[in-house]
Amino acid sequence: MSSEERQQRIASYLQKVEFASLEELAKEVDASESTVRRDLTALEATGLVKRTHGGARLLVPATDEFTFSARDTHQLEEKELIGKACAALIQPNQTVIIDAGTTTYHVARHLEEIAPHIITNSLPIAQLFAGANRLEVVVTGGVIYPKLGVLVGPLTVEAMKTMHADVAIMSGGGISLEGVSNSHGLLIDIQRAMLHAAQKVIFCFDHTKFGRQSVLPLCGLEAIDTIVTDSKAPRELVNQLRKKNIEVIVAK
Amino acid sequence: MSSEERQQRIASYLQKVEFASLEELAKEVDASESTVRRDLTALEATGLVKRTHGGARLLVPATDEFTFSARDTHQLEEKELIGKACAALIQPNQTVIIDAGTTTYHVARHLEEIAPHIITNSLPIAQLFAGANRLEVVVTGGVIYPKLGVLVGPLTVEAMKTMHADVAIMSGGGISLEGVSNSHGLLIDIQRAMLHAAQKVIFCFDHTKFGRQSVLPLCGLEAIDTIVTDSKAPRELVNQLRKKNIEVIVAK
DNA sequence: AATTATCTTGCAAAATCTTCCAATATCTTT
DNA sequence: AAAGATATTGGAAGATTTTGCAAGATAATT
Repeated sequence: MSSEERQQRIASYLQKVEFASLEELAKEVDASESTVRRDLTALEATGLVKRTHGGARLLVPATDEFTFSARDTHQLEEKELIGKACAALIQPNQTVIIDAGTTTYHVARHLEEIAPHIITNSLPIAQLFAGANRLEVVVTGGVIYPKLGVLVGPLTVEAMKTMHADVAIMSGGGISLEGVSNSHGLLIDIQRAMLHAAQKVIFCFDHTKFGRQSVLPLCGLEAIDTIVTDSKAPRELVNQLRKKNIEVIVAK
Repeated sequence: MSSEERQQRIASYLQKVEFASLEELAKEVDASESTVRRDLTALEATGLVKRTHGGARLLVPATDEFTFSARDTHQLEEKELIGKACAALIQPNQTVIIDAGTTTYHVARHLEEIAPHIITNSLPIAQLFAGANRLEVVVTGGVIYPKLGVLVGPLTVEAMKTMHADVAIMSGGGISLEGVSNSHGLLIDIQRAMLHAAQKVIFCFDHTKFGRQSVLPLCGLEAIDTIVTDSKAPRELVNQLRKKNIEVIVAK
């Protein structure tokens, strides 16, 4: 068995199990632990897999579509840091629009303490605040987009168009010098309405989103005021964005 | 088992139980309490979990259960039966408005199989369908009424006024010969809009609601087409309602 | 205030990782 | 096809990380 084939098998095995110990993988591909270690370092370079003590775990799901779940552990620490840093930008009596997405979800978690007014079309985020007492949380109407738990459709767009907010906290599928792109067509109209409704626009991107271009263009760089990201974001692109007059905050 | 895997297991165990003692967790993942402590500090950094004296509790609530539905176990079996009986009245391609409430929540659970179009202002019910694929679920906009997870306010009323549906599945605080009453002022306007929007009106009352009058009047008996209740409902009142041309279904 | 339970810290044992090396397999050149 | 060059593999020694335990510190309980 060639090394490529073996790595392929390791990768697809990990797709199934999320985690695997060295021993387990060595047995699975019938090679020594040393070899599997080398394979894992190679796979890690591709970004698919993360080595851990005692084994390896799957890092990125195959598609760039995000599946929402509070359990989602991909780049969890980074997202948490981004969430904290982004929430720090918000003032107590501001009105904030929060886009749907795992990263923005983490921002929302930290907003509970700051207690601004909140507008969202994300059911998980709405749910997050349902227990809290003091907040005023506005949920736009709409049709549930299954799995993601996002409200979409004309109702959502119309509702969002009537809103005004101080800040919009947004997410996207990719950021490059071309601008921001996203993968879900249904979300684009809503996100545009969000951008329009808010005075200040903050985008949250973990480092995997940098230099990536998703299917559909959402907006140009000129629409962005601030980007919050983590420390692994490519330095060069960050500098270029800063030159374009975008405030880039690196959470750490 | 690698530390990452163990942490994942701790996290998902906590997803189930909300809170767990050190001892319990150590047993669950078969590691020493020291190790679990270290894992918990790591997990705490991600924000998913909060360490406490003696254990840890979940910070991010499980997405599928709301406080109200998880806690309210009163007349659980009756509500379940009512839910089943009421769902049986619905046809696959009908459009159904579902009111917020514990009893209607149980109806919603059985509607998943029937798959009608659904309109609701209840976040728990919306959440219930967020995972399902085939359904079209419309959520009205509005402000979250804390604890209950209901959307209220002018946005909700307006949204509901523009809707049309075959059936409305309603709940209420009490039913008597005077009509239906409810305790939450904010809900009344919305419920009236629901009644107005639907061709057929079904109310779900467990037996404790019979002969009871809540603070605010919602509607008279003439607005009701069908009532679904459980077998402990007072026979006399049921008969009187039937005489008023209301179909009363007793679930068993 | 005393008592019990739980937590933090430091440490030694165990597991795992890195680095290096020899053996084997694969590729290149003649 | 043979010989040499290169790459890959499995294993071993030492470095690193993780683990479980115990002692002192801290918090909860009576």
